[in-house]
Amino acid sequence: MPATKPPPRKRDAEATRGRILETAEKMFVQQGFDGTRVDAIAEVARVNKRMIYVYFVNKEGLYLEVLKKNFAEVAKLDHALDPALPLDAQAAAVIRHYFHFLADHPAFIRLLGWETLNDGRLAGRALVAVAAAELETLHAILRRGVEQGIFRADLDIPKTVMSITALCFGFFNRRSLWATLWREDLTRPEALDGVLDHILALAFQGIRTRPISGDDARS
Amino acid sequence: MPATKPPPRKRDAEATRGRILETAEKMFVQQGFDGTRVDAIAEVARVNKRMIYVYFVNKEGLYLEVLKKNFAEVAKLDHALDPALPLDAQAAAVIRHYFHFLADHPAFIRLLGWETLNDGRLAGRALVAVAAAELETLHAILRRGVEQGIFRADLDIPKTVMSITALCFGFFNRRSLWATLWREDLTRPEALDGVLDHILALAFQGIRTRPISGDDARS
Amino acid sequence: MPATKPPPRKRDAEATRGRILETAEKMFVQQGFDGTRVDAIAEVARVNKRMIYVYFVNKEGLYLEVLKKNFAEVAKLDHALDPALPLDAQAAAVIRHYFHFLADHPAFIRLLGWETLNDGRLAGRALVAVAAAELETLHAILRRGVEQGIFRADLDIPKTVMSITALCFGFFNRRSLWATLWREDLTRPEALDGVLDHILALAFQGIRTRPISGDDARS
Amino acid sequence: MPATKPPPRKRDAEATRGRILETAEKMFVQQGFDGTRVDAIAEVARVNKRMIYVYFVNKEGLYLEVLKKNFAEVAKLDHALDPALPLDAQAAAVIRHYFHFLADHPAFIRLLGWETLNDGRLAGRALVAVAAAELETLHAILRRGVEQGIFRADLDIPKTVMSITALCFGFFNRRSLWATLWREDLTRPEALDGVLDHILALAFQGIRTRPISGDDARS
DNA sequence: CATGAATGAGGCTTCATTCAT
DNA sequence: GATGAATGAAGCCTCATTCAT
Repeated sequence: MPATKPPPRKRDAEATRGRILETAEKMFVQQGFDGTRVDAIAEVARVNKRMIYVYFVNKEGLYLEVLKKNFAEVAKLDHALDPALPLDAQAAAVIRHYFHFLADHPAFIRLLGWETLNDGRLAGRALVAVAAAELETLHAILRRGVEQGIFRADLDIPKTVMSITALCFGFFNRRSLWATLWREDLTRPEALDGVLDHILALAFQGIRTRPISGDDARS
Repeated sequence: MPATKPPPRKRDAEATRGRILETAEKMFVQQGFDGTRVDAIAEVARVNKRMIYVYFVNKEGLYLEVLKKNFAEVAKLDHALDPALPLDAQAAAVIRHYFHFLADHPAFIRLLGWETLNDGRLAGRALVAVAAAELETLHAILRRGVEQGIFRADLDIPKTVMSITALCFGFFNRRSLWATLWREDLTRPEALDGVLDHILALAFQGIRTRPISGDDARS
Repeated sequence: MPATKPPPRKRDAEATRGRILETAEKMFVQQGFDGTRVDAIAEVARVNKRMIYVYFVNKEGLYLEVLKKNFAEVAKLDHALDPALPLDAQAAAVIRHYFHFLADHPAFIRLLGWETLNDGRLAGRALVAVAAAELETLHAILRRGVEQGIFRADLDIPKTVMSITALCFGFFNRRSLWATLWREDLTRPEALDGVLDHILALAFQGIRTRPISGDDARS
Repeated sequence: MPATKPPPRKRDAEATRGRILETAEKMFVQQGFDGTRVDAIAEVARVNKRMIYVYFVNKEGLYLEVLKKNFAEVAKLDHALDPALPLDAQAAAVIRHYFHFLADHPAFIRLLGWETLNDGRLAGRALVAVAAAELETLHAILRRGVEQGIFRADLDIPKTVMSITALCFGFFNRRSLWATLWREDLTRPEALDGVLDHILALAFQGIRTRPISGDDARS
């Protein structure tokens, strides 16, 4: 019986590629494109440096792959809505869903941050696309809500969508800073729920006491 | 009256230092610490590279100086309030003031962005200090407003302050992106006013139609 | 038997490392640490600069490696003695051996020189260790020789050991200078023998006419 | 009476020059030519850097000046001898004088050390001249001593002179090292005397017991 | 598929020196 | 005579990338 070489484990290629991508993600997310060393990725991934070039052409290619993978997640962000619900409840559901998505995708948040500061140097048009896609659903809901008189008639819908994302990002972007400031562990689910509730309340009612209303502070 | 040229500014230590700092600010703001080349700063500032080290010790020293200068601006952000006004008007004034401050200090916004992503690698504690200082005044106003029944009794004040900053940063951080998306020139004063109004309306009343409404959308 | 070329030494890590080390030794020995340029080493060794850092971390690491290699030679300086010989003959043998060691290790001599002038800036404690080790054997021989009445009773043994090294170093340190002064080629073996004989005679009998003398140690 | 400017203190020039020279000496002595920074000299001397170039042309010029000053001291090393004394006593006196000279001129010793290692890169021929001059007197004494039968007939006089210098330098070159090794403070005058006595004894009698001996040269 | 060795361009920093006042 | 500002060359080191096995 001839010495049979062990089955070439065709998984290896995939595995190596995967380890590179995973490691690269961690590092790009943490330190950005300019702050990340190709050598460091190879070392941490316990992979020969050459492999990076084999699988991803170059540093930029690898980064783009990381970006693509993460940006693709947003596309999957599909809000399963119950059309039977009133529109404000639907809007709330979308926001909740979005908030949880961000909570579950810290890498995405940071990559978006780097790309934003770099003016989409590498992501290019994808940046805009992501922004456009993020809360598309909310758009429609808000529009219909205004029509139905549930939401303010003077609502600027695009700006409102922007502000919803702002409220969420504002928390996640500086989460550890708020944690320091408030001396609170902001990774706990209850803490997250607290923030989400706060955002929803703010978005829906604003800060002012509800029942009585005269003129508002804008002027 | 003869045209006197300004005194040749002796042998121009100040001017050189200034040119370096100014150029460095532009570049650090634009490309971050890791993305900026010392040589490039020297070249753009039309200054001998050596001078950077004479005046700022090293790249980090220069960056820190830029940071210090910009962070110091926030400290000056003193909200001159009219205590005679109702508290909601005072709150609105603070927010307006803050918004205009950010509009006038795009460098600060971006530096804060870089530092946030870098976990305060270079700014260190200053990051937290800035965050703590930013809207200190608003804190007090909100507290008293709640006591007076002007603001919601269930308001989480720190979170609310966070959200106010979030709304402002959310716009400025991605201003050019929104401009693209909305096909609007967001550098025009009127555009800025529009955004500010939107933010105030959202912060004060939320999105929902005001008069009628029992339960809110949280559930 | 066919002429087999030596295996192409794979992709020559060893060879490159060796060339660097060899070249570095030559240059450090010749010009000292401060006087040697890393770029010059790379160029002379016909090696990419980067390789120096791969193999030796940095300039200091490379220097230290050179030092280690040379200082290690002294440790190997093991005086194979014939205990049957009278102690003065043994002492002479040790000195001769030491002298030849120095003659064979000019790099060691110069490195020791640089380090001495630099107060062991880089060698650190190794300097002392080397000095302590150099003529340890002689120590014991001298002590026993004094006990046996072969050597002067008032001999200060540590100082004597120092002086033996001094006599040798005094020659080698300035060999080329003496050569100039005496118009003599001091690299010739016979010249070296002459110096060694002179040192032994001086060390054993001093310069003065010996009123009565037995045999001396030169043989 | 017109305002008379204060007398131009024509000493200042001299003083500045002197401070530079003094500081430069300290630093060149300590760290060698390559290890010394012009800026450091200027700073330590509290002198404007420019002055160095005014007074000494350049770094090398300054170093050469330091060298000249120190080498000139050796020339002054004039051994006042009492021709009435026996030649061995005269020789001992010269050695003693030389030893003390070295003890009093540590800068000279180190400069000689640097220059030796640098193969007289900067001192050039002066190195040889110094060596030739150092113990010229001893030369003559030894020669006559041999003629008179006081010193060994087979004495190689140049080598002997070399060895005398070697014995002295061997101590001073590594003085602090011996101090460490022997756990002794070798700056104390008595310690120096001890070393000198040792050297004289070694030089005159060698290490071996003197079968029969007259008086020795120490006194 | 995988490896370790090698590369050249360019990064930050510092040197000795000169210029303008 | 003295100063502080400025310079260009060069120093040490690191980057992303490719070559040879």
